[in-house]
Amino acid sequence: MTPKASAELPTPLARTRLYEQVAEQITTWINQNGLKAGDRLPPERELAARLGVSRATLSQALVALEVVGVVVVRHGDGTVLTGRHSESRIVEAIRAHADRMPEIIDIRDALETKIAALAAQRRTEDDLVAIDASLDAMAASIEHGDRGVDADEQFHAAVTAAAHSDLLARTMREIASLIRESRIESLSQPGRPRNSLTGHRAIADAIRERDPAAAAAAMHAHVEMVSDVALLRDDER
Amino acid sequence: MTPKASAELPTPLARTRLYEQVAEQITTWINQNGLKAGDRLPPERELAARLGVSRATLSQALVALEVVGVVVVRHGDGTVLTGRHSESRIVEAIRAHADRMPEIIDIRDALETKIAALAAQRRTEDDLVAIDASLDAMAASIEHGDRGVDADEQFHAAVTAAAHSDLLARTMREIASLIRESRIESLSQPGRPRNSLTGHRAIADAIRERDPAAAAAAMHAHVEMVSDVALLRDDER
DNA sequence: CTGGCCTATTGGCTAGGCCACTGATCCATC
DNA sequence: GATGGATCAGTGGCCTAGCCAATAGGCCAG
Repeated sequence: MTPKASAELPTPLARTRLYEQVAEQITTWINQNGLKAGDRLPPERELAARLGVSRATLSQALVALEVVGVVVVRHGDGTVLTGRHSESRIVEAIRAHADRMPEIIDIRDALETKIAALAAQRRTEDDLVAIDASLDAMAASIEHGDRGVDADEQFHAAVTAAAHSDLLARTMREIASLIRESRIESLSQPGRPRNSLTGHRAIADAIRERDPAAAAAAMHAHVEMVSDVALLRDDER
Repeated sequence: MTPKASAELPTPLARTRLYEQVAEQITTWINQNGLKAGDRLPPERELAARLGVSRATLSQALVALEVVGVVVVRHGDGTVLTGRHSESRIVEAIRAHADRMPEIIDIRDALETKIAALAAQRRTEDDLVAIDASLDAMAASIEHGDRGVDADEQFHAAVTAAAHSDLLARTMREIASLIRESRIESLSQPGRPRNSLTGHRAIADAIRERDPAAAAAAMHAHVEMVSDVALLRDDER
C-alpha cells in the first residue's frame, strides 16, 4: 500500500479544542487593548458570555493561561494579568510564598559556592579577562556613587561562565530574578558596595590562582555577607 | 511596619486549586506505575470517579498537563502520555546534550551538599525518623540482592525534606530525573549499593549530631563516590 | 480608629446530559 | 479476496444550572 503518497495530501488537519481558541482570543484581546500586569480580566460569567462559550470552557482556557503564566486566577477576587510572562515554575512557586529570602540565600550559596570552585579549576585566560573587566566596572561604578548593581551581576555572570557548566548556569539563570531582588536590597545599604567589591576581588584572586577551596570559601563568605540584610528582616532562622 | 514578625504566623496559606492537586496525583500515579509514552490514562469518567472529582475538574487538570506537555488528549480515543515528560526547560536542554553526566554531578554536589548542611541544622526528630527508615529500607533491599534504587531515592528525599527549604527541594525535584539516571548506573556496579549505604549512614549520623560541616563533607564524599562511574565514561573533567 | 459583621461580587466545583469523534466489526458489493 | 459503507460501543468536548467559598468593601458598634 501507500503507492505514491508523494504530495503531502493527508494534511493531518489541525484540530483545535475550543479552550485553545478561547485562550488565543484572550491573549489577543490583552495585547490589542495593551493591558498590563495587574490589570483585570472581566468576570468569568461575563467573559464567557461575551466569547459565546460556557464558563467551564472558559475556565479551561484560564487554566491553560495560568499554567503558561499569563494570568493568575484569584478566588473571590478575579483574574489578573501577571507581569513577566514566563518565569520558571520554581520562581513562580517561590514568589507566591513572598518572603522566601532565606531560601533564596540558601540556594544561591549552594550554587555559587560550587560555581566558584569549578571556575577556579576550569577558568581560561579569557574568563579571567571578563572577570577582571567586571571588577573594574564595579569599581568605576562605585566611584560614581552608584550602587553597582549591574556590575555586580556582571561579575557573578562572568564567574558562572568560567565554571563552564551549562546546567549550573541555566539553574542560576532560573533563579536570577529572585537573586536580583536580594542583590538590590543588599547593595543599597551604605558601604555595602565597597565591601562587596572586596569580596569579589578575593573570589577573583582565588580563581586566578586556580584554588578551588579558596574560591569556594571566598564565595561563601561573600554570599553570607550579602545576605545579612535579609537576616535583618527575618531573624527567625 | 514589620512590628515583630517573630513567629511564623502569617502562614501565606498554600491555596491550591483542585485541578492542581489532581494533576499532581495523576503525575504521581504515572510515575509510580512506571507508565511510559504511548500508555493510556483511564477514561475520564472512570478517572474522575476514582479521584473523587467531577469530570470538569479532571478536564482542567488534563488541560494543565496538556499545556505542560505531559499528555495529549484525543477526542474519541483517549488520553495518552507523551514522551518527554513535564521536564523543566533545564532538563530538556541538558538531555539534548546527552552525555552531560559531569554537569549533573556538579549541580547535584552543589545542591545536596548544601542540603545536607541545612538538614543538620534544621532537622526535627520526625525528619530523623524518616531518614532512618530509608536507611533500613535500603539495608533490607540490599539484603534481598536488590540494587536499592528506590531506597536510595527515599534517603535523599528524606534528607532534602529535613533541610526545610522549598526552593532547594523544588530545584532538586527539577533535576531529579537526571539524577535518577546516574543513580541507577552507579548502583548497578557490584558492591556499590553497600558502599552507598555506608555513605548514607555517615551523612545520617552527621545530621543526627547536628554537625553541618560533617554532613556537608559526608554528602560531598558520597556524591563523589557515586559519581566516578560517570567519570569512567567521560574523563574529560 | 478599630474590630466585627454583612453582603455583593466573583471564582471553585459538581451534577447530569447531549453531541462528536474514533476504532472495531460486520456485511454487502464488486 | 478486496473494498467500501453502516453500525455500535467507548471516549472526549462542551453545555446548562446551581450551590459553595473566598474576597473586598461598606456599615455599624465600641
